[in-house]
Amino acid sequence: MDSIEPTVASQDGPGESAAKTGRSATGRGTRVGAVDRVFRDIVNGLYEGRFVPGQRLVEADIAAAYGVGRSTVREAITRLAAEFIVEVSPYRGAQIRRLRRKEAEDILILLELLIGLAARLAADRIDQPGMREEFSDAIDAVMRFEELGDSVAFHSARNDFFRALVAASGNGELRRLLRSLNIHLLRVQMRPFGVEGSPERFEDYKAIAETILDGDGGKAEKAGRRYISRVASAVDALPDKVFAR
Amino acid sequence: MDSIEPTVASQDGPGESAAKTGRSATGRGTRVGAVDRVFRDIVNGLYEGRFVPGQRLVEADIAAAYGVGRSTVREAITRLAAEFIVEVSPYRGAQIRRLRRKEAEDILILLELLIGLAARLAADRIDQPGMREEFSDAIDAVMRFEELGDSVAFHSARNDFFRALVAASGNGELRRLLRSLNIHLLRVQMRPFGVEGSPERFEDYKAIAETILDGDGGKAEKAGRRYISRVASAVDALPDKVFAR
DNA sequence: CCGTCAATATTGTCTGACAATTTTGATTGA
DNA sequence: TCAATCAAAATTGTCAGACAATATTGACGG
Repeated sequence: MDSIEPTVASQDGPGESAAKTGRSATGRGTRVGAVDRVFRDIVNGLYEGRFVPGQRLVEADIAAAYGVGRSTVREAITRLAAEFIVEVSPYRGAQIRRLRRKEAEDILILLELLIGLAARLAADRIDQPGMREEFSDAIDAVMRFEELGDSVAFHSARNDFFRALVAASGNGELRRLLRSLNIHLLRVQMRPFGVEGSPERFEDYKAIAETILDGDGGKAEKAGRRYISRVASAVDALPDKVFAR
Repeated sequence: MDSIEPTVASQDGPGESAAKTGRSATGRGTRVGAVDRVFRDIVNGLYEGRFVPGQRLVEADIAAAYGVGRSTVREAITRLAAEFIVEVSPYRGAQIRRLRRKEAEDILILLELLIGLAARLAADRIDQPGMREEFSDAIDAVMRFEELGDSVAFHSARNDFFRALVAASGNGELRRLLRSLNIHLLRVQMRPFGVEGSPERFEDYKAIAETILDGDGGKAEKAGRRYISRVASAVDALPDKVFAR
């Protein structure tokens, strides 16, 4: 019975949360190792609010919460640190990274470039077999939320859309690179301010998708860049309290 | 069969460099732990040829070679994997990544974009105090090798040059991103073919430095991109045997 | 209220152990 | 000889316990 009761988010955590990781006892199925389980649950927990930026990760607590050994936790934290999701200082442990305004700006500068590239490459390859269809589905799923507004399902659909975009670009390293750019953290920090759910964003998504489906690389790049650039403006307008330091 | 000759360098590396961590006496400087030591030595070993792409990393061997515990080795390998320097498959261990041609091409596409950005940002900020001087020094150090040709010192100087370039860009995330782009691996795989030591490269370095020192962001970006694009051409011309799969 | 110092908490690392899984090598049958 | 089979060996994944090094906390005296 490793029914976990993540007491982990005790400090400055979001009070309640404590969603059950629910990996049922006798856990069949999970082909992944214990390290993966812990790693993924913390990343997911970030999205779900069970872990919040600034929160400390105490090895012993996590080990107890997940019913694993400390060395397993340590490996998971090492991976989190390598992806810059947490910061580790010697003998002082790990805590979930909280971006400074400058860091957020820097990330968005890079993101603009990379999303622009992804859109251009995707447009150039849209006639690859199956590509157009898959991409259409992804954008349709997003647009379905235009009326419904913000929700978990919307975020999921939008994530799928960008995943499809990057996949369509055909550049595997780009995928990796975007992952290490910690858009998670940015999103989590902005989320309470609803930067990404507004109607103008839907225009942006639509523009990106249309230019790509048209196979117009130049316009697609512009559309992608404009989207990120608008997000960046919105982030600039956020109050200081959103950021660290 | 699949493990390459250099059998973990049973003696060489640790024998002198790692065991010497005990510069404790007065040497306050290196405050790194055992994990860092192993991690860095393997990365350095890559540059120095003590570890080669495709080589397997057996935990017990490395632990013995460096005189550390297996858990320490494990953490080091986890970090190497998180930075995509090694590939890990379950129960089959880690081996140093060997790029396929497609991966190398993908990396260079991204690198062109990012170095272009770095050059542009650096040009825009060159009048920041101390910046111009530091940058001049770095490029001077590189150009000093124009006559001397390839050498370890040259590679070191060129690394410093790019480090200075990225630092001058003022975008901290860019630094991180470039690190996770595994230029190491690319270099190591190309090195035997002398792609980076040729005279035309020096023209490129000079062009980048001059445009940046002129503060001309647009031209600097172009110069940076052209440099990478030329390297990409050279890589394209390499024979298949250089790459994996 | 402030600084000092010991008690406590936490991390960094090592060792040893064992199960899970892959790899290797020997044996056997065709 | 060669191929299939299966046990032995090697290697990884994970845990538990131990201890030193360091950071944090709290009690104490001023």
